Amino acid sequence: METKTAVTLLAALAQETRLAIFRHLVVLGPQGLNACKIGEALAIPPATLSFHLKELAHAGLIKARQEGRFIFYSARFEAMGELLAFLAHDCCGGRECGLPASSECKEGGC
Amino acid sequence: METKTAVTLLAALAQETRLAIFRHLVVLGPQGLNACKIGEALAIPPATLSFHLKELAHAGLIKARQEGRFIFYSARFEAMGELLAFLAHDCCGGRECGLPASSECKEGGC
DNA sequence: TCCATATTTCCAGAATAATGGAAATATTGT
DNA sequence: ACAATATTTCCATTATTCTGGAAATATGGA
Repeated sequence: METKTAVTLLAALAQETRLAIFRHLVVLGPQGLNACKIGEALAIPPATLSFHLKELAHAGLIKARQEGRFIFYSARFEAMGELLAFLAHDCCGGRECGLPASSECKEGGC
Repeated sequence: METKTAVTLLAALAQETRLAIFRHLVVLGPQGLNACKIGEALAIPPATLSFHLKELAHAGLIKARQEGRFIFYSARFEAMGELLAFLAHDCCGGRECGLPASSECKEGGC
């Protein structure tokens, strides 16, 4: 993963409203939830919600799928996983460090 | 971990210069590196470096230790680990999702 | 003490991000 | 086509963050 990509993902999550949205979607799994309901659940006004959903989607952390008149948003676990792997990469210079092993770490012998 | 804490950690990492500093320190392990050398290695002017080091330290991602006239900074792997666990927590609502298992996940049966 | 170097603080300008009301644009059911 | 509801865009205001020069402050060595 490029450093710039990582910064984009981290910046997308480094905001209280967006982190709340993302975590709400993470728990719901692949089915997700439509924008309106997300706004209701977290008490976010439409314009603000739209802004943050776009940010998350642009970062690739969530994806949208049209379903009738609704747009369902769901978490993209791939992006999440790649970010975790990136953050744990080369942790402690290869020594034991107590971090949850990332996929890269496992193979490298972290 | 509190959501606010997570936002603080994520915000600290969601900046190109700081992410570079942190990753530089992560590879070096517990010994770390003094501020001056960090600035040289990454070509960051003193004032800017100081600003970012303070941000990272305030978030708890790095720690400082005085050694003679130098101040050595090193990564705090505990904080990193907690953040990873927080992000992976409740991933996919407990279903298999391909995320590197966090410590919480392992016990809960993710 | 005086010097050299490390590090931080001060400060102000520049850049970027967040907010939400109002209006515009979908989309489906009737 | 019309009504009802979902969602986005427009836009201006406000808030926050980033940057780095210059000066101040620390620390140890000569």
